[in-house]
Amino acid sequence: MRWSRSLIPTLREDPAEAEAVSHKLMIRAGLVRQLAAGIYVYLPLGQRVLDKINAVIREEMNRIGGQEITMPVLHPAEIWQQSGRWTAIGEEMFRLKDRNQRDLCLGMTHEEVVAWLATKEIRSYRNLPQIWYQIQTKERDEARPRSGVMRTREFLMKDSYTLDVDEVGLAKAYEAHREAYCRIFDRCGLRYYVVESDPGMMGGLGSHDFMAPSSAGEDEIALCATCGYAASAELARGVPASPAFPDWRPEEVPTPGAQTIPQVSALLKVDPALLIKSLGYVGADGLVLALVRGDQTLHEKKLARVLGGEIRPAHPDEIRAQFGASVGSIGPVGVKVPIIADACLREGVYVVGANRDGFHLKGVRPGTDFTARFADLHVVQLGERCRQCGAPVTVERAIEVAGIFKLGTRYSVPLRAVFLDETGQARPIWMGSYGIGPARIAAAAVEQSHDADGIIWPWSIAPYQVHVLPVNMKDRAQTETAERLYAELSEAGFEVLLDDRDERPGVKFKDADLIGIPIRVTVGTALVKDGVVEVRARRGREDRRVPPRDAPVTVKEHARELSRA
RNA sequence: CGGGGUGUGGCGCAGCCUGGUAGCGCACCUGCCUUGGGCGCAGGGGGUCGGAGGUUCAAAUCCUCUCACCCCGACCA
Repeated sequence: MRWSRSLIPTLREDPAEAEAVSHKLMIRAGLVRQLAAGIYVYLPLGQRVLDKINAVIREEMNRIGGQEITMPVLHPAEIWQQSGRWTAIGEEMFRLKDRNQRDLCLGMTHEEVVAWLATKEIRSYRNLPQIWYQIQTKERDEARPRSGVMRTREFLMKDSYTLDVDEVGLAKAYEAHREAYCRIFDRCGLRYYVVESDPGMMGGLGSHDFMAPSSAGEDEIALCATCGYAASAELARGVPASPAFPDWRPEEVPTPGAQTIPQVSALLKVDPALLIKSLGYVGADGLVLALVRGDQTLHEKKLARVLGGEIRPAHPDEIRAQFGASVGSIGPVGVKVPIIADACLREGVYVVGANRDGFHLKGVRPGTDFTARFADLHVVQLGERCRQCGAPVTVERAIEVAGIFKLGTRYSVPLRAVFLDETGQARPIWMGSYGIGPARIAAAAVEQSHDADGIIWPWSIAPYQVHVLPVNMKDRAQTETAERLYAELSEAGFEVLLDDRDERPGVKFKDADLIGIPIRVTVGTALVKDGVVEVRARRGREDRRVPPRDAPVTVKEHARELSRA
């Protein structure tokens, strides 16, 4: 492609609205433009990156027997009503009515459509297993789109669905996807972890997320370098180190005005790890008291899982009515509500709220001075010990680039997607669903592979592979050589971008670094003076000076190295 | 949904506090010049200051409402 005829609108400055590196670079390099919050246009370069990623995905999906289909974006309400998600999902779903006032929605995902298709077309165990996939737009009315292309309201997803006769079949399909996904991310040049994740409302048989580490990520994951344990923060468990417990005897101490852990800690000159944070939550069965150590944070999802169902923080007036004290002064001693305590509180002696404003109780022993149900409630922090092997865990931010879920019969039962088994009996199909976000792969790749000057595309997903850059368009020798190289390299099968703009060299070099094509061939004064062109990798930037006729061979050598990496 | 912030030419910003009729850099157009890391000189085009209402002789500037976008949090099959 010739730059002069392309839409590659690079920007000299960072866009004001961008925060994340990938967001800034994807806009500056002319990959995308924002139409509205969380709604993006993919420009030619961005589209090529998506195409590359999708090609890798298709190959790996086809390799495990996936069959590509395309399902609609527009769905009738009925199938969502049958699965129960029409009401279970709130404002995140775009809903609309047609001219006859029929309810429709825009697909956030396609389990319902797959189950519907299965009811129509799957009759017998002989028709199973099946793997169906599509690369299709998803629409979700995200509460807060952010970080450029990372979290948008309209986005492309490769979603596949497996249909099996039983749980064993599902397990195989699930494993095949896990492996295919690893190959996809390996090929796309991403660093990633496969972590246990919370299946949420998706279905309860298990799920994993594929997380690409990046400071711009929205999620935290806990990792153990020693044994390989990896889990999303909402599931991850760690064992915090115990503080040295003093030889306290029970006493009530005045803590006037101290409402928070730092305040009480400072006032009493006591390590926060020796305080217990008492938090009132309201679940399905009413008010409960959740306890975590003062230096830790409650993970609401963990508490919700323990209690089963939705929870919310108690209002201050609910707290006062129940405990007779304000939020900052409540504690577990002598209260009538159920108490759930973080597992690390089983041992030790602590300071807790006295259920009396302005006072705390020192020397309180869980199990002796109050009884509680113990469970893992706290957010894993750096430095805790791995539950499996005892080594210290690290906590990293990461971008969720894919998720895989064992759905079981969650959708096939309500939508009556059944098959007849060998004995002629009707049984529900076992389903799995598996999603990948191509745009998130692109953003994660930029996050993980860039420098101060711009993007450094991995070979496999670069919008072009070779960038031919004639320095001076007024020099006939340079332009002719560049044209010839452009033709030869294209002929050799490379995807080549020729910067044939009549721009200053500085502009061209800056743009080349910005858009990050893996190999650059510079045709400049070195050609005139020494009869050579320079071939260099975007990463590394060492020039190999070769005569023009040898350039294709040198490019091939570079390409071999880059495609291996 | 709660909190914070920003809307001024295509992009990035100043001006607003203290009202007086809009400015800078980049980009763009023309000419000359220049050609290995975002040149130089000269000339030029382009803005109902997000929108509506109000105060005032006069509003980008003050007041009210509203919309959009960004950030933090909540939420996220």
